[in-house]
Amino acid sequence: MSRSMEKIVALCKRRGFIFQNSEIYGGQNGFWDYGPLGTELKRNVRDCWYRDMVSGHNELVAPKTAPAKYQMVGVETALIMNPQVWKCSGHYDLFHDMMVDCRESKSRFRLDQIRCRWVSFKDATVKQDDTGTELSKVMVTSTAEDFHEDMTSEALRVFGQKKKYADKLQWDGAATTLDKVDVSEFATVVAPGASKAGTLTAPREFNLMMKTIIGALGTDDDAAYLRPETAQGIFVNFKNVVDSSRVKLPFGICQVGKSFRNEITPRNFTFRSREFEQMEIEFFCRPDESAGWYKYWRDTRFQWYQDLGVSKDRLLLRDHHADELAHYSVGTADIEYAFPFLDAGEYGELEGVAHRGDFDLRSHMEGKLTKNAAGELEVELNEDGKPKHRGSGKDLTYFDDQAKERFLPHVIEPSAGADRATLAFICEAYHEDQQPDENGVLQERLVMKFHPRLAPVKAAVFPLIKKEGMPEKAAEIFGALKAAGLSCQFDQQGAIGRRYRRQDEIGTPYCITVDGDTLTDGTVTIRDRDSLQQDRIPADRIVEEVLSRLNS
RNA sequence: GCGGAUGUAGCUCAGUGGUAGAGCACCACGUUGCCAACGUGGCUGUCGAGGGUUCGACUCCCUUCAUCCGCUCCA
Repeated sequence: MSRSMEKIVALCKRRGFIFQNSEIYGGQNGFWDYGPLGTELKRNVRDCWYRDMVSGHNELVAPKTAPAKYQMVGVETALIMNPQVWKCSGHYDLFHDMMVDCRESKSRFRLDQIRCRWVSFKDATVKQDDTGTELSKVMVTSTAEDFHEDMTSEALRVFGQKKKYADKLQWDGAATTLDKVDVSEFATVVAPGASKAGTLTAPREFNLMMKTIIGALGTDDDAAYLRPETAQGIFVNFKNVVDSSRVKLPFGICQVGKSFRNEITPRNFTFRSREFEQMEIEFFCRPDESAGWYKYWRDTRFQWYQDLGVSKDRLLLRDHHADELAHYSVGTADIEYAFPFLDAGEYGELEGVAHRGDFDLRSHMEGKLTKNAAGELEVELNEDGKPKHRGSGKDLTYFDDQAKERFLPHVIEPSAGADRATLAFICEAYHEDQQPDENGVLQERLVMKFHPRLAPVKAAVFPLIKKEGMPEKAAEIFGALKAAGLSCQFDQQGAIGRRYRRQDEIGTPYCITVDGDTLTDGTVTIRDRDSLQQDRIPADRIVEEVLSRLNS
C-alpha cells in the first residue's frame, strides 16, 4: 500500500473515522467499523445522496439536462428475501460455483469450465503427483475456447511427445466438463498446464452469497441468503410501489442499505469489504426513451461527486466495451476514482450506471433468463424442458394511460457504494500543507478538506483563554449552534493554535473564537479552514452565519 | 485459496533467553491573549491470540488471527 494510503488509514484510526472490526479479538477479515467522526461523515454522504437524488428532487420541473420531468421515491427492504428472488435474478447460479485449485500451478478453476477427455499414447506415461505411479491413461484438460486443439497439445506435452505425433494420440470417449467427472478419478486428471496428474484439490463450493438459516430448528432446507445487492428489493416491490404511490413513468425507486458478499480477497482498506452499504436507484422508463435517460443518469451521477468536492482529475467516467457488458446489459458505465492505493493510471469503481433493459422485471415475471444462440434473452430451461428457476408469474407490466399501452419498463441502474464514496471523500480531503506559526515560520499542517456538507463537525468553538468569562460566553455560542442541529465541538484545551490544528485534522470548516473583544463589543472571530482567513461578526449572528456558509 | 513480510503504549518505532523503553499524543495545574510541539506533574501495555520448549519466553518452536505485498478471484 502506498505511503499516502498508510497515512490516511492511520488518521482514520487515530481520529475515530474507521476502525478494524472486532479489533480487540484480532479483527475480522473484510469487516470495518465507523467511529464517532466516521459515523457522522458517512451519514452525511448518505444524506447528501438521498437529498440530492430523492427528497430534494422537484418532480414538477425537469432538470436542465434531463429528457423530461420525473418522480423519485424511496423504499427500505429487508436484508433477507425469499431465496427464489436470487434464483431468478441469476445470483444463485452465478454465486454457487464449484471450484478446484491446482496444487502445482496454484491457480483456481471453475469446475464446469474445465473441459476434459481421456487419452493415452502408446507406451508413454504420466507421473501421478502423490504416489509417483506412472499412468498410461490420463484425463487431459483445457479451459481454452478451442479446447480440442488445446487438449491435443496438452496431451502431447504431458506425454513428452512432439507435435507431429498428434494423430497417434488415442482418445477415449467424448470431451466433457470436469463437473461430470467423479472425484475419485481426479488422481488421473492433469490440470491445465500441470506436469503431473492428480494435482487438483477436491471441488469446493464457492459461495459468494452469505448463507444463513431461518428458524430455530433450521436445517439446510431453511437456508436463506443475506442480500448481495439492494436492487432486487426494489424490483420485487415494483408493483407494490406503482399500485400504492401514484407514481407515473418515468420514475425512480431508491434504496440505501447494507449488502453482503463473501469476497475472496477483501483488500485495500474499506474498498472491498464483505459487508458494505449501497445507494441504489432503479429508474424505470419507456423502452424508447431509455437511451436518453441512461445518458442523463450517467452524467448526473458523475457530476454529483464533483459537486461534493472530488477533483475531476481523479475521477473517470468509463464506458464499458461491448464484450465487457454483463449478459443482460445494453450499456454500462463506471464512475471510478484514482484511489491512492492504486498504481498511477489505475482507477477503482465508485459506482456503476447500467442500462439493464427489462431484464430484471422480466426475470421476476417469467423466471431466470439466459441468452440464446441468437443473442436473445429467454427463460433458461432444465433437462426436462421446464424453467430452471420459475419466476413469480405476476404481471409486472406497466400501463401507460396516456398512450394506452401496456409494456415492461426499461431500467437504468445507478448503483453507488456508500463506503467507497466515503473512502474517496476521505482520500480526496487528505492534505498536507504548510502554514506559518506565530513566528512566521512554516510548519507542517495536516488538514482534511471535506466539503462543508460532508464535514463530520461543522464548527468548533473556543474561548481564547480559560478566564475572564470567555469559557461561559463560548459555551453559550456552542449551545446555540447545537440547538440549530449542527455537529459542533467545544475546546478550551491548550494553545489556540493547537486547537485550530486539531480541528483542521478532522476537517472542521469553521472555528469560532471568543476573545477579549467579545466581552466589550459582542463580536467573535470565525476562521475558515482552507484560507485561514478570520472575520469578525456579532456573536448573536453566529448561527445564521455558519448556516449560510454551509449552504453556499 | 497459495507464497512472502509484519504484529511491542492512542500513534511512530527501539529492545534483549533474566523485572518492558523513547518521542509524540492524551490528562491536570500553571503560563499564554489568534495558528502545533513553554514549565511542572500524571496516565498508558495480558509485547496480536493459543499452545509448546525452558528454572525462566516479548525473544526459540508450532498453531491460529489480522494487516501489507505478489499471484488468483472480482459476480
